[in-house]
Amino acid sequence: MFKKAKQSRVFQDVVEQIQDAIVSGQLEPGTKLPAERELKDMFNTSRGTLREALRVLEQKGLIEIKLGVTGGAIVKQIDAEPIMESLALLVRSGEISLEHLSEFRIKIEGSLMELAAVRATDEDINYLQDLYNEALSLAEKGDIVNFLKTDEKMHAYFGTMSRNPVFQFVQQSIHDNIHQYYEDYFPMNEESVQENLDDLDNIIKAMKTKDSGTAAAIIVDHVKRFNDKMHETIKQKNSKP
Amino acid sequence: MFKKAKQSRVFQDVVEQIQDAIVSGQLEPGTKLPAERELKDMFNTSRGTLREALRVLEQKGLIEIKLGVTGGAIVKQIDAEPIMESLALLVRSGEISLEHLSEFRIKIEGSLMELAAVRATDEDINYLQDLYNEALSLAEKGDIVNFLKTDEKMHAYFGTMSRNPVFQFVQQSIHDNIHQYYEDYFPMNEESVQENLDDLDNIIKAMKTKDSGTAAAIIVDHVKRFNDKMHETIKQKNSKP
DNA sequence: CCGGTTAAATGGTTTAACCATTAGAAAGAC
DNA sequence: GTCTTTCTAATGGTTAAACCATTTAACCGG
Repeated sequence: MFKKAKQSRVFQDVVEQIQDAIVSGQLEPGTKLPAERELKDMFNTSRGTLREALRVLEQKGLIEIKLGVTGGAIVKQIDAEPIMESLALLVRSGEISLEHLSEFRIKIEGSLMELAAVRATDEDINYLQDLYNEALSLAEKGDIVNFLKTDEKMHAYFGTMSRNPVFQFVQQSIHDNIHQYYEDYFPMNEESVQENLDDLDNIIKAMKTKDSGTAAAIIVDHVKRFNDKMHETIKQKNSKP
Repeated sequence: MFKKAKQSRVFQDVVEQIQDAIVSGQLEPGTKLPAERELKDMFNTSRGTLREALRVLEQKGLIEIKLGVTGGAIVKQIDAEPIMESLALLVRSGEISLEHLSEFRIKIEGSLMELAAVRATDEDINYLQDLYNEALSLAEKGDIVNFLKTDEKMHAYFGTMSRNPVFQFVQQSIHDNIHQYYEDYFPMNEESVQENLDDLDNIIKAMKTKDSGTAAAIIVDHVKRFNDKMHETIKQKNSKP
């Protein structure tokens, strides 16, 4: 029935005031807040307390602090970074395993692809085609590092194509947390690269006809296949240490 | 090629040391850290700097701070709270709309239900059945408030049944952020309650036969239907203010 | 045994000073 | 004039010492 009465902490009040100004749009991204010594007077508090408030706002991803004479607290565009960090903590603490992430990723990429295929514009298709051609030529040159970067760009663009920032942020957060494992446990060989290219090509083809079912099926199969290979590699490495 | 060299800030070093101790399990949930005046000596820093570190750890959801003589920083079990809060900021800032949340929720609940149906144990089914009976009797008594609480319990338990904490955390985060809208824009009437009960009953029946497709289809339809009604109500209220 | 009082430990806040970093102004070299 | 170097001032980062507010537990009186 009742919420517990929040203990009044001055820095919390400062956090809320600045946070409200940011999320309400009164302070736009890029705006520089006054210097600490001015802010402390505006809020009628001490510099230490004010700095505690700034630490909280910084951690929330609402401001960024720069050093030097032109430095200070600058309002940031809110992004998925804090979510990625929280997820990373859950992974590092062992509450979330690689299997959990993989399973979730399969579902989320499938759902995302359905939306992306339905909402694909001609410009989207053209952009994907350009990226695909770039990836193809990089693969032929054997430049795996840049091939993977282009591959990632395409995956990220699928998120954009969903036209739903929730999917974008969640996909990005999951991807960032699963990526290190791919690097450690997924040695890209010629066969994998070719499979990868084929999948991407087929997805673009499916998108051209707005065949969301096929596009989703391909990406689900794609992610599953890579997950299986990765988990296989991990098992082998663990059994022979 | 290079990451930007992190500027050395003493409080960041303190944050990392304590954070590492927590996620590595050296400090278990419930453990009380030493008092600030002791910690500052252990880290050979000042109390102000140490407190900035504690603010960051608190914001990350890693510790909780209590007042008074037996107070201090207590290690918390990591949960979805920071993710919910970050998501709430994205919603409040307008980067994420109610439509975005609704669309995502439909997909995530569908995926989650597929897993839950496949992994349902007899104990799970019995527990759900108990909750359903409770909801039924509450609905008959006209106790809508407690009916809704029981309904929420069932939804939350679907998350548990997925046996995947990522689904649990994400579902919880989305739900927490969408819930306020339901309260504002979804006046529960007798018909809605009956529909709700029927859906839950059918989901349990589908789970008994591990019919994950049907269970998922019901929940998707269920969420869609409620979303549509809510958006309808919002439109009406907006057109007649 | 109960109730109020008190003492002590803890987090919360304030003040004032100094350090480190940075950009721009000023001075100097050519 | 132009480039380089040096200096200056503003900013965030840190330290120190003191005091305030909250909470618990011990103590004491009835």
